[in-house]
Amino acid sequence: MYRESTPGSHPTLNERTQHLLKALVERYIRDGQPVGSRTLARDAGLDLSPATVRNVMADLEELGYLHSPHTSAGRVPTARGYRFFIDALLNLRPLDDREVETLRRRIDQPVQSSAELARSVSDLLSGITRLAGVVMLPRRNVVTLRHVEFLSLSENRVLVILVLNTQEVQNRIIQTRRPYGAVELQQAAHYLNEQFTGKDIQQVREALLRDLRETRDSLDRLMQTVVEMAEQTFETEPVGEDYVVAGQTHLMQCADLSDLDKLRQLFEAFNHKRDLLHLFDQCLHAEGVQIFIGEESGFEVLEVCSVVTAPYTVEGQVLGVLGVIGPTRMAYGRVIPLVDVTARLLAAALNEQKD
Amino acid sequence: MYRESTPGSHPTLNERTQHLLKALVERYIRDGQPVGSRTLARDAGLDLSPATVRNVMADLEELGYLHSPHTSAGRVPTARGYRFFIDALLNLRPLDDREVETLRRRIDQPVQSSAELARSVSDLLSGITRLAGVVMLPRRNVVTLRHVEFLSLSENRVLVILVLNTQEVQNRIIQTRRPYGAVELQQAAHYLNEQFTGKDIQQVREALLRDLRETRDSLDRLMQTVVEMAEQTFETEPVGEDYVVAGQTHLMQCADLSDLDKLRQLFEAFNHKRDLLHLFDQCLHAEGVQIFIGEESGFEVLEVCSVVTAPYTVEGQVLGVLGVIGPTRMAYGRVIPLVDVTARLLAAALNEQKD
DNA sequence: TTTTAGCACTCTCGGCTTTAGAGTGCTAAG
DNA sequence: CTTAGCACTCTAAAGCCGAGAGTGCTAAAA
Repeated sequence: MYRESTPGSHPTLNERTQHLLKALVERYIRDGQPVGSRTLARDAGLDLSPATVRNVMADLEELGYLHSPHTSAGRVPTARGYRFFIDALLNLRPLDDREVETLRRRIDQPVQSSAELARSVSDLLSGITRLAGVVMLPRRNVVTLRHVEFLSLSENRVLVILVLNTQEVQNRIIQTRRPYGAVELQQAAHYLNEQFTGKDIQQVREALLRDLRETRDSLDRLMQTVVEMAEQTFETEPVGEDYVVAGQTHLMQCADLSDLDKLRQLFEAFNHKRDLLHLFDQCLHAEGVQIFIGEESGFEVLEVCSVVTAPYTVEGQVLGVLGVIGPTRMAYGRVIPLVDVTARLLAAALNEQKD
Repeated sequence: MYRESTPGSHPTLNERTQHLLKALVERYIRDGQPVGSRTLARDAGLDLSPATVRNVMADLEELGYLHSPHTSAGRVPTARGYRFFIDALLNLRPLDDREVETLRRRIDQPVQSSAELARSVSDLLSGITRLAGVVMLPRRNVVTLRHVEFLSLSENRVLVILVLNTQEVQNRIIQTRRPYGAVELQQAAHYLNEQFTGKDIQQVREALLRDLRETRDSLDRLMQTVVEMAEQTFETEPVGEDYVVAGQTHLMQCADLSDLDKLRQLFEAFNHKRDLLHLFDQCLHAEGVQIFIGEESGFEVLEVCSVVTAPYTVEGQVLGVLGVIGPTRMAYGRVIPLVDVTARLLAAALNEQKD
């Protein structure tokens, strides 16, 4: 579930080497200092001398799992080192029932919109991890029309209110060719509601436009209104892709990200969204938790960051992705189960909301 | 219009002293280095020797307009110095027609909601000034009910859609005591629309609750529905106070704000909103552009920042405030007219939207 | 063959000193 | 009142030094 298949297989490391690597990564995650042989020898509890440990570390460096900032500074895991650690060595600390319950309560609180829910959940993620929390807004490939309403604003402008799925409300203003009266609009809305409530919005669109547009001239006034409204109402994909980020400021506290310029670029990436959306799209179709370590994400700005994500699904349909973004040196053992459980709880909450 | 009455009057400075102060502030704003007597003497074009300038500078320091970072480092304006500069010395560079036209085009673009408009305008402000742009969302003390719609979601949950003023759409979910059928809800909405469209929402609330609640038992089924819906629908002030910030990342580029920790606190203040809202509230009732320099704002986090704001009004009613936040050392002569004009243009855009 | 002790070596970091340069304040002369 | 001159102050950058941490290598021990 938590595992991700490793890209590029790893040579087999013997038991002891793995144990030392594990101890080193854990130690480094704990206090952020390069780990030296003496420290590691003590830490690992294997009753080895520093000299022996040094030999092992040299091997691990050779293999690309570790890196020395400089000659006399102990070692630090590379992205590859973290990857092996996560795939093969990591002890996950699953949340206990009490924690899950706390989470559930926070997520189950009544909200007005999925956007509000997303914000609240990303706040939650960032608050607990002290990293940046991200929640991609639910998007469904099947969007069901629940209700539509037209309201004349002025001469040629009509306010359209769409209720989609179960409680997603959208409104847009459309320009019409001619002014419409309140009664006309009501009738048109009524017609659409009668005919299409509960139908997939794509189908509605096709049905209306394909069948009716060509015969427009022969239609009665009501149907002409319906068609003009519908044309614009269902014109564009009504649910845009988007996400919310919370707790960016936490990233300013991590010593690992102290480079102001890098940090600025990272924040700008959060705002531009394009790149990150691309990344999250990749996670949509993954099963369970997905982790990108540093360079693995393929984005320059995320060089020193890791991204931990999980998709959330309702009835087998993937609605979106959530996760956290933080420095590569993060407490994976804690973060991974949290992201995993949060995704499940969010799914559950959305499921409940459904009915 | 641009002026703000000075808190704490200033002793009169003679012409030459003022001229030197002006030159110094302008120079400092230009290149951010403390200005020395030699530089200033050359800069001011007064044909004075550095020694003379030094004497003047010593006086200005005495009076609290300037400050020396240390013995041999030239001088820097204090908040008080900036204040006098802005109130009495500043040359405003009004936008030329071409610039205004560009702005107008950006602001007049069609939008779906006032929130979108606010975002777009704060983007605009931050983009031009390369500072953080802020737009407080329109809020009216008179909120007119335009249309209301009820939609049954499930057993005891009803989706309420409110169209307020001209095109502000709000939706909320309310819990009801008993399940309601679609027809009942339609009738209730119909009744409310018939009776109260165009009325102030406060009045609607009072009218419904005061007059009807007590006589509830004697009401027919329709009116009972109406009352239960209305009770919750109009329960809370439906328009919350809020603002949007854009271009925070620009602040990470100003050399003046290079302290990571200060910057973090500033960003957190943006998120918490409480404090800044308080500040903006003060600007709501001011006429024209208002400027807070450093400590003047009364917020620790804004110590090294200035805030330039202007309220925007439609038909004499103040709807909100917009402005920019940046380091104390900003190009006031450019920023102030921009904020001023932007506020007017936004007001104009909202005015147009009205009909 | 593997592990370990010993040792010389390397590199960083903090503190210290030095130096150049910028800018000041004061004084006395114009 | 203005200005030239000068001694003085302070910073910032550069260089130097020593302590400390950690390494790699070698040779001995297990």
